[in-house]
Amino acid sequence: MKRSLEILNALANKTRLEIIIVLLQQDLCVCELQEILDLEQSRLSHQLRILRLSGLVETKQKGRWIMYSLTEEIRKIKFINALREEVKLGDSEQKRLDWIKKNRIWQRM
Amino acid sequence: MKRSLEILNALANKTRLEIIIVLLQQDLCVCELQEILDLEQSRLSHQLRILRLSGLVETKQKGRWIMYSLTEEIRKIKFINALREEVKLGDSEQKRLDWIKKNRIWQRM
DNA sequence: ATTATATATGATAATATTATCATTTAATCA
DNA sequence: TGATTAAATGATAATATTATCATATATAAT
Repeated sequence: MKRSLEILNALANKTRLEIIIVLLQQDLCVCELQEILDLEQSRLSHQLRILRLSGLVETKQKGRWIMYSLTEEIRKIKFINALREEVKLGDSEQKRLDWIKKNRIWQRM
Repeated sequence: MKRSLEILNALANKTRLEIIIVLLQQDLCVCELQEILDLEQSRLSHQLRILRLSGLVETKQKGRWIMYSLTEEIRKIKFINALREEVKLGDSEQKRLDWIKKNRIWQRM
């Protein structure tokens, strides 16, 4: 119950939920998230911090980028996977994500 | 996304999450919820109001009791059902709920 | 009719969350 | 080295949530 509540709290915010939904589809660096979700850098960074401290996401440094991905713990949770089917990004967010999925040529991973 | 966020916000609170978990097992009136979750009446009532206004629960008057149950919309949502498996009540809460399940003789429903 | 029980609401104080702006750190590139 | 890009942090103001106490309403029992 305690852990589930922490996770629900982490998800109960538009910015953070969108981050999680995006990361369910693909690992991304901060500046890509920033483009996709059209957010101010420091706002995004603060929310990523909350997700990191709550154990929903983890980071790996690749050159000058920080790649964000979901933690193993979170990937295993059933209701997170249910979200994948039930929660959709806005059209423009999904479009920008798709663009990055297809056109990212440089290797950040 | 908007609706999912409303639902997540409604769930992201200890009292409210416990209410939902309890109601997944059984419809109950306010005073039963109060006993099971050991909450002050007005606090419980305020949180029930939030759940009602967010469309997670609905009420039916039975004599002087108000029976609370989950809405159809909510019962259908996959990640709500995933919660059923993943989120457990505390021992004493579950014990008191079990007691009521077995020993409630009067008909409130 | 009065009382008791069940529930809801209003007001307010305490607390927590979020957004924003400025600054900082660290890595890479020219 | 100095400039640039990527990301994180700190401080603070704005906003939202929660708990609490008092009061109100409605049904039923005596």
